[in-house]
Amino acid sequence: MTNRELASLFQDLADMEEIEGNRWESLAYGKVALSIATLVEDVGELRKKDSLRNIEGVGAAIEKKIIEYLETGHIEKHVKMKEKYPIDFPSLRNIQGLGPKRIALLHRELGIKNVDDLEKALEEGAISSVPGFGKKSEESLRRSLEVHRRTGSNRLFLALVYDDIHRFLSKVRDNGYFLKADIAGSTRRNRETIGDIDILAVCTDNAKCTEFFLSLDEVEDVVVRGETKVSVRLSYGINCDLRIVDPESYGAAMQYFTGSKEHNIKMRDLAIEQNLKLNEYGLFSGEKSVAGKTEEEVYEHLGLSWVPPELRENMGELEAARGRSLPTLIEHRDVRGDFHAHTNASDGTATLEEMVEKAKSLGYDYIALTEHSASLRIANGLDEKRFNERNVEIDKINESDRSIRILKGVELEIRKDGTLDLPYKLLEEMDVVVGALHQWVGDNITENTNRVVKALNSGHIFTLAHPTGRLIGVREPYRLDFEKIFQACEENNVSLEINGYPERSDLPYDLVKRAREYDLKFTLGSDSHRTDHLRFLRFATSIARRGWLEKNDVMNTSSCHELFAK
DNA sequence: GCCGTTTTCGGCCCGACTGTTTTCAGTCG
Repeated sequence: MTNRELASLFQDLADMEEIEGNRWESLAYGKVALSIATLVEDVGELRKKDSLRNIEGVGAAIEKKIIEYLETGHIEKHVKMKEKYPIDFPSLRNIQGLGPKRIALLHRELGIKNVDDLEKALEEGAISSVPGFGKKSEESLRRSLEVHRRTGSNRLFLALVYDDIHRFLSKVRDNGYFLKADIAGSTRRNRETIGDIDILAVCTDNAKCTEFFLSLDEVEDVVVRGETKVSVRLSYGINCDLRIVDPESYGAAMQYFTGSKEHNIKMRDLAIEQNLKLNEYGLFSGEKSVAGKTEEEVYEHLGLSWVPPELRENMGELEAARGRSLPTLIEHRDVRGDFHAHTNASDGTATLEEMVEKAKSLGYDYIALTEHSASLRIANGLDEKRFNERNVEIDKINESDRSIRILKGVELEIRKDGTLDLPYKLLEEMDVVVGALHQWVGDNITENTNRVVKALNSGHIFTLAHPTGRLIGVREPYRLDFEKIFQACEENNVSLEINGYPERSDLPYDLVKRAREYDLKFTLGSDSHRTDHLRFLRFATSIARRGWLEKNDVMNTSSCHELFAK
């Protein structure tokens, strides 16, 4: 439960070391921050097993700091440096165009410590007076800040707290106090980001249950404490509402607290049309409750099929529920492999063997290793020669180990002019060509769209990676005409990727649903850059579900033989 | 500060783009 705080401390250290000009220290701290943020196991547990050094990037000095943190709750070096730089780096760094150096400069010149200070300085037009900043910087910061305000906020990525939440729920459930406890809210709807956690519970003695709940380790602070509702701040940096309801109302309450708001408004309208009243206590005809114990009976009583939580966005699901035509959604257990992962050959951190072992342990039938292509230099992209060598290596392993199939893949740069970054001959030898836009994407929607369509028309792309290019809270989607792109995908038999990497979550679910109108398939990819990231595939499945996809819409549900029979 | 079948020192994540500059620092991917 301390992983998040610790990761953020190390990222802070990375930023401050960078300001101090200590590039390599900064790099080392930054690396560890990322390892710890995406770690599955609790750092405290690893310490007990004396295996902190197994965390990627942790050496003697950082191990000492982790132990210091676990024992005292702080790191002396961090405290010292923070005195010099009392700045909210995490949020300011989310503003595109601001890195540690410019943040430090703004702090020194204008005393800017956080996003609010920045906003004030922008309003006063003070930024352009700082040496090194001009009118253009001021304007672009203003735009970045707007994006941040609109999409950044205080939401957390579900993928990064998913395991924490379920551990916490088990603790709540498995103590004998609660008869029932379940997650509701946006977490249950599997949204990519969540604002808080809603837990619904039934118990025999409210006071005792509440007391127990408040005594849990994860509870840091009590915000509200009432008879049936308790609101707390959890150590994961998120609020949790516990609501205690009567068993007779459980289904109605689940329905009500799962949302979304839009879905519920529509539900209530449907109830009113039938002279009924729906609220969190049940479905009522006059004073008499006619349903409420289970969600199913609430929906059924209104003449509707039960709606899977992921679909509850008032995007046509209630009409489909009434017509008994809801899709049978894809399940995570239908997924047999991953179409997007990197090794340390390009910009991943794990070796080919490590990635494959992990994929095996997850029970996959196959994994595509899709290294970046040469022109993405930052990612150590592979050229033709390196790809050829790698392909030979993969063939060799596939030959000797039949328990999993490694697919020869590439995340291929779509160049500025829409041409592809590798020769067609090499691409023909690949199993999986993931076409991607990373660089030089401008504001011109026609140019951007033509560039992608040209690449799709090449006939050499298997799937289009993270099509919108958005980074949640950081970057808006690329300006693209998606109807044209979906059309081109359909014509060229190119599938669309649903990228499960938390910041990307791309295609977004609403576009998945739109793309579903075309005759095309989807691929799910974790975009793993380390073994721990492979778990993000589950969240790609969540987006697929939110986009109404069925098993047959998704290529990952096919066997390797069906896909690549030769 | 980490890491090592190039192992205890000397490499690590480089190159394009932007905006501010007059020769380059900072950011991003």
